[in-house]
Amino acid sequence: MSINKFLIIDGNSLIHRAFHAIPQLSTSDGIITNAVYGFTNMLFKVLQKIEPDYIAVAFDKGKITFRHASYADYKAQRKATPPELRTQFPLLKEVLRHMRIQTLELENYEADDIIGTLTNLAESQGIESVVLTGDRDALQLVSPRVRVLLTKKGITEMEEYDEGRVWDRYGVSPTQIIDIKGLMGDTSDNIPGVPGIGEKTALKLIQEHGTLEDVIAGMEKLPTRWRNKLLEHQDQALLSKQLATIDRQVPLNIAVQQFKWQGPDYPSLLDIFSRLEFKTLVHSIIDKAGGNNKTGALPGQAAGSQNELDTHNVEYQKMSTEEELEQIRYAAGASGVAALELTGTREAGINYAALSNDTGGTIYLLSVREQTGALDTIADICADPQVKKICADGKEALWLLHRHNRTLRGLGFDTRLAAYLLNPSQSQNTLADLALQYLQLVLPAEGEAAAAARVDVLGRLEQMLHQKLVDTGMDRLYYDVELPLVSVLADMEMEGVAVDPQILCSMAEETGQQIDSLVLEIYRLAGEEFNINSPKQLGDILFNKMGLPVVKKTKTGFSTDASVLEELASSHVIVDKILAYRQLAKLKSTYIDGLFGLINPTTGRIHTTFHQDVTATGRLSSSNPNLQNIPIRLQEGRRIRRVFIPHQPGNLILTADYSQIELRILAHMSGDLNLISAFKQGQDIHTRTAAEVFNVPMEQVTPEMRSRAKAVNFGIVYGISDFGLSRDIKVSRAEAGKYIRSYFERYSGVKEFIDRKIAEARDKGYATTLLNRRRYLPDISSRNRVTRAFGERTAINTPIQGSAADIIKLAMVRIHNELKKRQMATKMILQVHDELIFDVPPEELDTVKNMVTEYMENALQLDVPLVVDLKLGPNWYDVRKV
DNA sequence: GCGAGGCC
DNA sequence: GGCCTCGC
Repeated sequence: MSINKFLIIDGNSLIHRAFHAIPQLSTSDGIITNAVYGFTNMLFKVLQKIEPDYIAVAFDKGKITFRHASYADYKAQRKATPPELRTQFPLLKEVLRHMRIQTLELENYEADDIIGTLTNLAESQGIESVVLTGDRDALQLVSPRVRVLLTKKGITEMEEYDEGRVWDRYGVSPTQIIDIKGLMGDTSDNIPGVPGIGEKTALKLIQEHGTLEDVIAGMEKLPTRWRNKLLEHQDQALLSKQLATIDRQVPLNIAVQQFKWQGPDYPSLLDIFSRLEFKTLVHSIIDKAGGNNKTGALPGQAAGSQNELDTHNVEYQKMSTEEELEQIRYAAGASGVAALELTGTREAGINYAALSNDTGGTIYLLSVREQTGALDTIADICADPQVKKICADGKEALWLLHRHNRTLRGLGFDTRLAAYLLNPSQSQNTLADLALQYLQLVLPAEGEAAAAARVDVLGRLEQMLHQKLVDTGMDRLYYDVELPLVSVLADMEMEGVAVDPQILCSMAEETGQQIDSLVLEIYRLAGEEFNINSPKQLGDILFNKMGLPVVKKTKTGFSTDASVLEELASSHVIVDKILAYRQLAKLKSTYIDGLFGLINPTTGRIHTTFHQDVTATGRLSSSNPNLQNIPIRLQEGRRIRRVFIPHQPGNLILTADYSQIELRILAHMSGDLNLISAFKQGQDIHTRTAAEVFNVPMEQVTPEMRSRAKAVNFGIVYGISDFGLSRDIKVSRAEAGKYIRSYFERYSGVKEFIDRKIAEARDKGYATTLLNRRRYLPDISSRNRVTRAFGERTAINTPIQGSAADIIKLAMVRIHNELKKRQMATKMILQVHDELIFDVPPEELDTVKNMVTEYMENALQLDVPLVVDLKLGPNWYDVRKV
């Protein structure tokens, strides 16, 4: 017989997660239901995964708990629960009542403590507990009989912690988690800990000594810097530990048996789900329970099969014989379309492939690992441009196929990208998220059933999202730009960028030595050793110990950012050393060590990931590593560019960047005659602006004037404020205001453009770009002045920044096509917002220079010319204008 | 999660 | 204005 399982849920933690994970959802008469909906879906998901025998949901009760008795400031920084969430608590409790799930709350205690007590109770009776929460503190409860399920980003994913997982993640036992917290504190709960000791030190001390008490007892032997801090704050540390400790002896006077789960009360559950307009949940109950399931058992459970109440499960046909594989090929060819889902990893390759040629039609499933011929079948369909593929993530499919040396042609729809265009501010566009958002369906987590369900959802989403793209006027942008860009980016990622590891190593050594000597010098000047990387410790040294004047504060303490340090540079020699240290530390950790660690051992190159659905404006982003922020401004950092080299000896690095693309777009969109004439005449735009703003002939513009005008130009593009400009060019706000007024006098078309864009965004609720890309701006109608001002700046910046993104994306697609068509060896390897970077064999150089210039400059016809500057060299550092 | 700092 | 990474 299997061991009984007790599912214990942290109601507060989970409802908060759900509230933030699901942006907006309400009934037709305006009752907000997003958190309840998210919670219910999470609950169903876990019910399926765990199949518990007992269930309880614990809630906090009251604002004051026993912890406040010993520490009045406990959780003092917590924000009040927003009203839109507060109203959902009663609704949730009602849902739980109809689910016949017991809830628990107790005056003076937090949900955590109730949970801890329940796990104790369960343990004493040999019952296994599973705690579901979003709060890492619960990890202290983990034991052989207690597992913790932590919610991850979104609501569809969770991470399970048993003892081994806690050790792997933290290097300590579950009970030691509270000792760690005693030392380092927790800002979110306002638990102080020991000032100057962070997670690193705390982990080290606890790993070496065992408990906080042991650390304090053995204090004498510790290095001075820690001993002093501990000595001073030992009481606070012990108190912090006490605060962080979950009370597992709450006087509850209950028995586990009270929480025995009998399954939901379907009729009343049906009733509340329809009241809350959870349509698919209603349907799934009617479908699966048949409406006459009065026993309360979950559908199918009595027969011993899986509980299918929550998840979207579909029929599918597993194909294994040669005839069946042939049938799949035939069906794909005949229909010319395939919703396609590949599961697996980039490392191990494809595991399952599922596809369907007709929404709602047969779903075929292939096990690529088990079946000979399956991979060829699926890869041939993928390679056939005549079969339009519908994918959840086309670029990932390309990577999976790449692992088998195959490819995908004819990507006809990518749900991730469609959802991104429909709302680029939405952070999650996985198929699971979209299924929930657009179809109110929960997808199974893994396995064959998941692949099949995903294919079913793909087809339905394609129809729905396609229509929305047409309705919003973004179908051209989608089909002509974003979708073709998928394989362009995949090619760039796969091609990678070659680096010279030798140069990287020698830079590591050199920089390391410079850092070491700066560190010694800083310690000497400070009179003690401390962690310079910790703004908290640094602030303590500079402002408390050394008494430097406080310039600026952050939410958590003294500000020590570069602008502050530059202001303090004259006060003490240590400040310059710290600035130099910061610069080198950044260089080494991010750009030298960081890049080194990301060299692919197989290819010897660096393969970044380009994200096509991240930014709110339409730009791309890059990560692992971010190759869009390689230093250039300062000489010391710029040298890192020497490590980026061509793919073959003799090849060259060619960079092509748009000159002033954002200001040119501003000229075009605003129609400002002054600005247009400057670009038409090919003038230096900042000099011209200076001449206008300072009312002097262009020949009399000084470097100082030009640099201020340049800041004004930047400011305009960002949606200027006198405050922002005064900070950037270090003049008074009044002075900055004068520049802005004078600018608007000379460039009245720009002023009109700004006013027009703000009005338009307020009117429609969104801003648009030249290719009709859309970004919703709810902030622009806020009653809060600061929030609204932010919305207004966004309304100006988004059309400009986003149109620049439109243009370079168009150019990328065309250049890539042309390179392929002509079967050239030149590779486009990077994009840095207004710049494209190529690896070029010398014999193709002339062709490529012309082609790139041509396509970039003519990507879109504007009222001003688009101008591209080309640079060429043996690496990314030594490029010179051509 | 925050502060800091790199890019366009 | 828009990002990503590092270290705390």
